[in-house]
Amino acid sequence: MTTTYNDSLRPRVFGVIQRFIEPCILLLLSKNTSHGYGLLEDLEKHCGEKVDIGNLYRTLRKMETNGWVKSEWYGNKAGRDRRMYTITKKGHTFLEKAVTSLTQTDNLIHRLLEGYQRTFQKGVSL
Amino acid sequence: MTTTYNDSLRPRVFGVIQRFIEPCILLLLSKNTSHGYGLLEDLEKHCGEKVDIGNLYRTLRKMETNGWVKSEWYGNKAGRDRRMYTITKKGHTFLEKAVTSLTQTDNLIHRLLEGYQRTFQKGVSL
DNA sequence: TGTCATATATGTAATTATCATATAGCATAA
DNA sequence: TTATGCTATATGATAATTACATATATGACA
Repeated sequence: MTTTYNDSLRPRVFGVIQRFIEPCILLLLSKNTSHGYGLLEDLEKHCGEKVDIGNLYRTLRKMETNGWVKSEWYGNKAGRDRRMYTITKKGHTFLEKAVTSLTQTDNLIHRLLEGYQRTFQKGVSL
Repeated sequence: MTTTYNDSLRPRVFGVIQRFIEPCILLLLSKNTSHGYGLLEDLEKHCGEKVDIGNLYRTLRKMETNGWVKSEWYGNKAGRDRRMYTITKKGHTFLEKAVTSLTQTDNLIHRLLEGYQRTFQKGVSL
């Protein structure tokens, strides 16, 4: 027996945290050096959203090959060793560009939300 | 000979229009009935971004199977016939939910941009 | 008849996101 | 001493989205 999946009922998130994870990480790292698991906790605290831990680690390694961050192992007596990440000059440059792109996205969402308010909250005047 | 692709140089758009296309379409359709190509032009005019025409048509058909819009062919003396789309009750309900999700995304981006401003524009006070 | 603008649509590759699993160190409880 | 739980890093596989390319059709106009 096959069940037909109803796409219209699927919950839709229009701005998943994963999409913004790179600038989020770089912003956190420009304040403090940190490691994967620590960033996970900070991201969830600041963003109020669950972050996929697998992708977070993969993203960090990719960001390192991109030269945006560099990492170094740090001993941890209380548990497994930590790979600590530091933002680089290149990372700062990228963050700057990301902020420009995010500002545009912000404008787009604003226009959409304002259009919605105009149409449905205040009637269709103007 | 193989060339290594430098991922760090790839332009990154953090909020592609495609991601927000469904609510954008529904908002436009809640003002006027329209067709694919017309929506394409309106979307580009309002969003200042190129929209992938192939995906737009596919999205519209999917939105129809989801019951958010319905379509009807309209004769067009000046060219090919047009498939005109109208928003449905279900589409309005979805748009409402989308706006909630988009408001959350908006907040997330704001927190990020504000954090950036605080860290880099006004120094690290507070 | 050739090109351009409008108009709808499908094929497929590349990228991104989700879900699952593996491994390891230490603490603490059973 | 084994099991469970939390921290910590990492990979495998699949699902979903996005980007790029191509096909087709109608009418206008040169």
